[in-house]
Formats: sequence, C-alpha cells, structure tokens
Amino acid sequence: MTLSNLKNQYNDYIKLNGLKSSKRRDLIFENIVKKIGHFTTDDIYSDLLKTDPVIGIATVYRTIRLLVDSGILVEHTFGEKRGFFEINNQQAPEHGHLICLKCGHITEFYSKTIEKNVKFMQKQHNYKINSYKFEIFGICPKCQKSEK
Amino acid sequence: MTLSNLKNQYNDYIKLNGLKSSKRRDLIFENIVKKIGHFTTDDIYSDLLKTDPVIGIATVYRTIRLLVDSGILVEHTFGEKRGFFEINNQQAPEHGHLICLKCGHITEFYSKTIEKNVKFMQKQHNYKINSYKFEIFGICPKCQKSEK
DNA sequence: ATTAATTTTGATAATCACTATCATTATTAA
DNA sequence: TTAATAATGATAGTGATTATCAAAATTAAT
Ligand SMILES: [Mn+2]
Ligand SMILES: [Mn+2]
Ligand SMILES: [Zn+2]
Ligand SMILES: [Zn+2]
Repeated sequence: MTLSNLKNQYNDYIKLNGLKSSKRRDLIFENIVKKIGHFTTDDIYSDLLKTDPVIGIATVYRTIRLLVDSGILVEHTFGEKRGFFEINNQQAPEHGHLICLKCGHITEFYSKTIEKNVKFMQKQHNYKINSYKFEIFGICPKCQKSEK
Repeated sequence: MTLSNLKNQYNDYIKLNGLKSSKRRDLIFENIVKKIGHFTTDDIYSDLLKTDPVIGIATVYRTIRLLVDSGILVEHTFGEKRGFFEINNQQAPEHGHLICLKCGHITEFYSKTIEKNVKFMQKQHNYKINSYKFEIFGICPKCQKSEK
C-alpha cells in the first residue's frame, strides 16, 4: 500500500459518502499513515496534541472509526478489551500475530498454510469470509531470558 | 473433560490457593459446568437470578475469573470488547471459531494444520507458547440466504 | 461575497463491561 | 465458642468508547 493509494482511498471514501473535507481529519489521517506497526487511539491523540493542543479525543475516535470503515485501517484486540489498529495492507496477504503476555511485544508472521486453511473452512462451512485473525499468545525470547 | 474431572480441578484449585468453599461459588460452578457452547458473565448471572434472587453480579464476575485462572474456562473476545467463555476441554486439541458478522452465530472447527503451524511458529520465533486463537469472520450460510 | 444547508468539532455526559472497596456474613480450624 | 480469614453484595470507580449538542467550519447556490 503506497501512501498515495491510501490518500486516494481516503478521499474516495469521503466523496462517496457525501462527507465534507476537514483540516482536523486530514491531520489525523496524515499522522496515522506515517505510523508503523500497531497503535491505539490514545497513541494518535497524544501525538497530535503536541502540534494541535485543542484537538478533541472524540474527533480522533471518530476519524479512526471512519478509517476502519473505509478499509484503510484494521482493528485488533490482541486479547485485551480495547482497540489496536494498523494500516490495512491490501497488497500483502493477511498476517498473524505472536503476542508476548509479559511485555506485550508483537511479532507478525505470514503463512501460506493458514491462508489455505481459511479457504478450506470457507468451503467446508459454506461461509462467505470477510477476514480472519490468528493470534498466538506466549512469552517472547527476551522475556524468557529475564524470567530467570 | 468429564464433569467429575472438572469438579476435581475446581476443588483442587480452591484447596491449593487456601480459599474457603462457599455455597454461592459452588452454585455458579454447577451452572457453568452444565453450559454448552459460549456464554457471557451476564448469561450466567441471569440464569442464577431465577433461583437465587439475591446473588450479586460481582460474585459471578469473581467466580468466572477464578475459573479462568484455574484453567477450567477459556476466555474469548470474538472481535468484541467483552468476554465470552467456554469450558476448557483439555483433552481435545484447541479449536478455531467461525463467527458470523450478521447473527453472531459461532461454529467451531478443528485443524491439525493449525496445530502444526503454531508449533512451527514457536520454533521459528523462539516463543514459549501459552495458547492461540484462530477466528474467521464472515457471513454464515443462513444469513447469506436471508441477505437476498 | 452572502447566504443557507449541512457537516464537523470539542466538551462533556452517558454507556458498557468490568474491577476495587468495604462493611457484613459465612466458613473453618483451633 | 471463639478467632482468624475468606466470601459476599452493594455500590463506587475505572477505562475505553459512543452519544449529544451547541458552536464553528465547509460547501453549494445565489
Ligand atoms: Mn499486524
Ligand atoms: Mn469454542
Ligand atoms: Zn516479552
Ligand atoms: Zn449468521
């Protein structure tokens, strides 16, 4: 997913849904699009506060929801009861996550096997599949060392 | 997992942690152990209210947490930001879930391939694995029909 | 540019699922 | 029995998120 692709996707979504463009929303979009890895709404809010001290957190929540609805972001929970987000790279195949129960560190992995398995389940259960999540919980190598 | 196995596991956990036995907790345990499929804390609370109108929801939350800690229950989120629980059948291998985005219906599936994949990831990333979740989101056959 | 219609925004109240606190009650070992 | 400790229910508090609403911004049509 290139930046200009995402920008097009963003602008198209706004047009297609009869929304108006706005400075604040653009600012949030620009910030998010620069992020690598996974982030929370609060991460983005804190970032933006530095250059825009009057931005409201509701606007950040709203815009992130919009970006999820438009397919630009995907949401995860990673076993917690709050949202984690990341850019939805529609080029690459979906990926799984290894989540460290100690430090929260997240490692991504790709697997053709999983892809196949999802397709198999789709057929077997007559499901129209939208997305999937494969999350493995455990202790990362670093935390294993520091455990002793 | 037989009922008596679970009861042993429950009693052992209570002894091992220096807890006292109690009528209320036993009642909650008995109710949960009869459940099939996935349930929320509120499901259990509503059930119990019928025969025990003074039970507090805090006690249900506490007991379910205890049962998760003891390994009797496993918790899921199924893409939502609240807990769903089910009996942890330690005999059977872990299973995945197909979740209908329309009606919320959940279908379980087993897959040796996934098991192998998890072991592979464990080796490849030097992780000490605790558990995993494989969730596929889509539209179930029933809802596909009623969509037209 | 001015207006009018509509959307966006920030403040903040409300909600939802859950955890913490605490005085009262129950359990248990002595 | 008593004494120590755990369990309980009521309820306050929390954290993440959504809803509400008046004011400000955007847009399209004059
Ligand atoms: Mn990821
Ligand atoms: Mn299940
Ligand atoms: Zn770690
Ligand atoms: Zn369905």
